Amino acid sequence: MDKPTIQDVARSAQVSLATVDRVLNNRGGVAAKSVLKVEAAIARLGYVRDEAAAALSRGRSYRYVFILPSGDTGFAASLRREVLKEQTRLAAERVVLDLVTVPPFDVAAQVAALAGLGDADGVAVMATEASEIQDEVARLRDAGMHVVTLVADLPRSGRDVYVGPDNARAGRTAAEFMGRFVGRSHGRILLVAGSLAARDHSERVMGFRAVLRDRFPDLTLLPVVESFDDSARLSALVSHELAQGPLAGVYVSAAGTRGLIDAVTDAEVRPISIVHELTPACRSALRMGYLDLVLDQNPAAEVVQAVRLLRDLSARRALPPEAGDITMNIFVRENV
Amino acid sequence: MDKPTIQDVARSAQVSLATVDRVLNNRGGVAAKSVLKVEAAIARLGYVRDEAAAALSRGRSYRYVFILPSGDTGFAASLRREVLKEQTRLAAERVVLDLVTVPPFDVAAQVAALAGLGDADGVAVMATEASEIQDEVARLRDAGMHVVTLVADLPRSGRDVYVGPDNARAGRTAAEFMGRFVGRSHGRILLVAGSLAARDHSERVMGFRAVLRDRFPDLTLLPVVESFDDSARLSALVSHELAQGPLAGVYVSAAGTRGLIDAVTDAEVRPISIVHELTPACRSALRMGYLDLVLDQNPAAEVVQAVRLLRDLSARRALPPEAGDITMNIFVRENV
DNA sequence: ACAAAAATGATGTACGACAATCATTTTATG
DNA sequence: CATAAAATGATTGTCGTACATCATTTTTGT
Repeated sequence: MDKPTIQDVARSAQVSLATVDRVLNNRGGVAAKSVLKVEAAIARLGYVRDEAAAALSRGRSYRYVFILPSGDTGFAASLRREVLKEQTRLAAERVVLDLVTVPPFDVAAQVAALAGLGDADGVAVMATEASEIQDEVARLRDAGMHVVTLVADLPRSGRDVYVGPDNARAGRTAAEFMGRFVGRSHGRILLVAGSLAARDHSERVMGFRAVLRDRFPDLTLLPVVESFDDSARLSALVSHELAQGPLAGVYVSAAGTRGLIDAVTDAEVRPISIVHELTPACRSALRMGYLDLVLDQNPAAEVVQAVRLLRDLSARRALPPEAGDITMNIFVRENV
Repeated sequence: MDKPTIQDVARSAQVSLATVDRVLNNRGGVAAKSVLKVEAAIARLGYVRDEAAAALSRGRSYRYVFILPSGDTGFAASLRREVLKEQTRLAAERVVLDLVTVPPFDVAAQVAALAGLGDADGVAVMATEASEIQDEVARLRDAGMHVVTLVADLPRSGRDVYVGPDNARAGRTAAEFMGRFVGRSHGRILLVAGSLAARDHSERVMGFRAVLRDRFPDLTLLPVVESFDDSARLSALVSHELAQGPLAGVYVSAAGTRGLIDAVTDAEVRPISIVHELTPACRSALRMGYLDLVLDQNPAAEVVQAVRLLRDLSARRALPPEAGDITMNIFVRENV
């Protein structure tokens, strides 16, 4: 009972091998009734294309470009590391990953990177939500390029799919833990966003605020401030607020363990501290009790999933439902 | 700059194609210096075997057997569902998954299933930790079978690798959340295990107890009781304890949403409730506020990883470090 | 009914590794 | 040095699909 091949399909459908091939790779020029015959035979025999043989025969290799922000620290760095890891893993499978780094928030550079893709088969891009970038992505898509948005979505760009966490949900989750960890019914909560212009951050802020309002109305959310991913600035912001009075909690919707710890260590009552992205510094801070909870979006999973979806797109396969949704990992002291 | 093939390696190493093949598939009968020449050439050219071509040429398909407990509810069921999903996904890649179900806790049946594997290339087994089973696994390994333990380990069996969560860590995590959610410093905590004879459950119990003792010493852990995965029994246990006085928290180290909810709904003060495995019932219980936290070990990831490792084993590839470690997902009301 | 267009069949090559055979050369052994 | 043993080379067919070409048949439009 061997696996059926296209030969078997052709015989069973009573058409030639060439016709089966035309149907399978929809090259067109096949009568409707022949298509039906072939499809019936495929269903009847349970034929599935042998991917190994197909890949070999195509001979071609696929090149996917990852456009990621530069910066040798934190989340972007670990994303890049994961891309490099996948790169070696995929060498045996005819997939080449190219990594292009651009300065963060530099719209012109991001557009340039998108414009210079060359003959790539697809691109995964972590970009800021600027209209120039959305336009460039839309242009690429029109030209037949497959585009995956990574970490932060570009909803109006017509990208094929978004791979990343549900940021509103992340913010809501942070708020729930904040409310429960604080315990006492009253207190001031400080929310520091990376930049409110970035969609992912603003979504987190909105989610956090909504849950705090609905479920923990006695906690006072202070006006949201922005750190711009600057550790010193973050530290200053927190210190400044601590000087006004005790804080029940601090939620940093971006990376920024270091600055937070600096500001918090000499508070007489340490606020409940929740941050994003599990860096090594985060790990030890959790263990030592300087941090209470870390939401981590699992860069490895994001890269793997992005590549997987790009390959699905290249093969004109239907994308699985909820394809790009990345579940956030939650870390506390006992499970780092 | 095409990818190098064995032809290129042979030329570069100044040996014949046949010799390269002998080295690559270590068939033996090659002089040491030739091996070195070939290995040098491989390193020099950066040759990596084309998996597609190799798979096609070998022509052989791999058959892996999953031995899982029966029962049409809860965790085992979703594990089985994931196996079926993978089965269809892998049809195109020359991998066949066979699913064998055995009554839970039935040692004889599990041994029989292990003994009846036939010509399988590997097996993933979720088994109870009985010495007969460990012996049978050891015997299989001696006979050259690849064995992955799933969800619960069989440490003395010599299995190739364990795929599943760190259960002690899960218990510790549960305790941390319990302590923080309870908030008040005093209170009684009930721990219901599925069965203390099962290693995964007893590890969770130990982890939970340790963290409660060390970090939340004012919470009183009642004597551990066992539910044997029986919803009615669980409900009775909890009700009985509630009759003695209010409970600050209940941790069910097994599945068992339903029984817990039944017992808890009419308590005047609802205890903090933490359970395992995100079933649909769990989902809605979380949303409605009947449950506070769910630890989920992500059956999909477990199945995918088990298959991946079995394939690595078949291909004599080195297993990646921390290969079998599955991170537990943590769900609360706002992120289900 | 006839030409033009569309559909189909027949056939061959390529992809890269695997696997097996047989011939030949090199090395080890007494 | 002769001979056996070990190592190597040369060659060929195979896996299942993709893709291209050319001949032939069927359908369509007028």
